[in-house]
Amino acid sequence: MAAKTPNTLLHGSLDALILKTLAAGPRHGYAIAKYIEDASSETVIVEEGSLYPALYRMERRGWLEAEWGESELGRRAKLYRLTRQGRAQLAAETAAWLQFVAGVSKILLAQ
Amino acid sequence: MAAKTPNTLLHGSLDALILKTLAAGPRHGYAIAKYIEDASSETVIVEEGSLYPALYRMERRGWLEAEWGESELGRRAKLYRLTRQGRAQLAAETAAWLQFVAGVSKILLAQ
DNA sequence: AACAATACTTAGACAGTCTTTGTAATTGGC
DNA sequence: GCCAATTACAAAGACTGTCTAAGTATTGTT
Repeated sequence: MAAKTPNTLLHGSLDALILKTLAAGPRHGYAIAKYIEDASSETVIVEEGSLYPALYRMERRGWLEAEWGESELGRRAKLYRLTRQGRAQLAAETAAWLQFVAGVSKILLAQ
Repeated sequence: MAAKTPNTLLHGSLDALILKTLAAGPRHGYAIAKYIEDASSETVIVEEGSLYPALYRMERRGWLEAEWGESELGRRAKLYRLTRQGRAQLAAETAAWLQFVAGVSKILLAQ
């Protein structure tokens, strides 16, 4: 509902963002996307066509577990929770992300 | 020669890195890759299969211009230079990158 | 009644990186 | 003198992951 930028930058960062969002407690998909958009000041927009495939992928890899429940508004919603593996993955991806950003910064911000 | 990480994070950042590298003056492809690896302390590795397609793409888009010349070692090499459009693109991509990183940081570094 | 928002699903398009293989000349080590 | 590594480019095809688009269904708002 906000960004027009073809967010090719998101590639590879989305998983970490989802994992981090779930580190605070279980949430359903829609809420995860809203949280990321909100918390990033609408800088990072998560399209549904990116979000759900990402959730399935991560569940398949054992980083998340899902179960049907209810949203805050009382609607049917699939709640995702972080597994122990997911927590480890979050740590690894955060470290990799920070390192990568540091490396790119050295170049882009030079001079 | 260094990274084992399947750098999916590079997606979308490579163009900016190349543009920035060329902002300091013309260089040939191989030297661009080496510079990026060096200057990022081997954090960012640019595979040849990513580098050359990126250069062709950017040339096609008018951000770069190429001409055959010689490398520092006296070998045949294709020298790339930034166009005016390329300079504008660098500014735009750098701004977008900084904004994106700020947004992701707000989430990943929270608490 | 119509529309926006909530919530999920899936197919297919698309973009960009990586793997692999190839060419060719030069340099360095043993 | 020979073989491996380095320099330098090229290109096909695989792969991954995001986006577009369309659909289902319910609830809240005007």
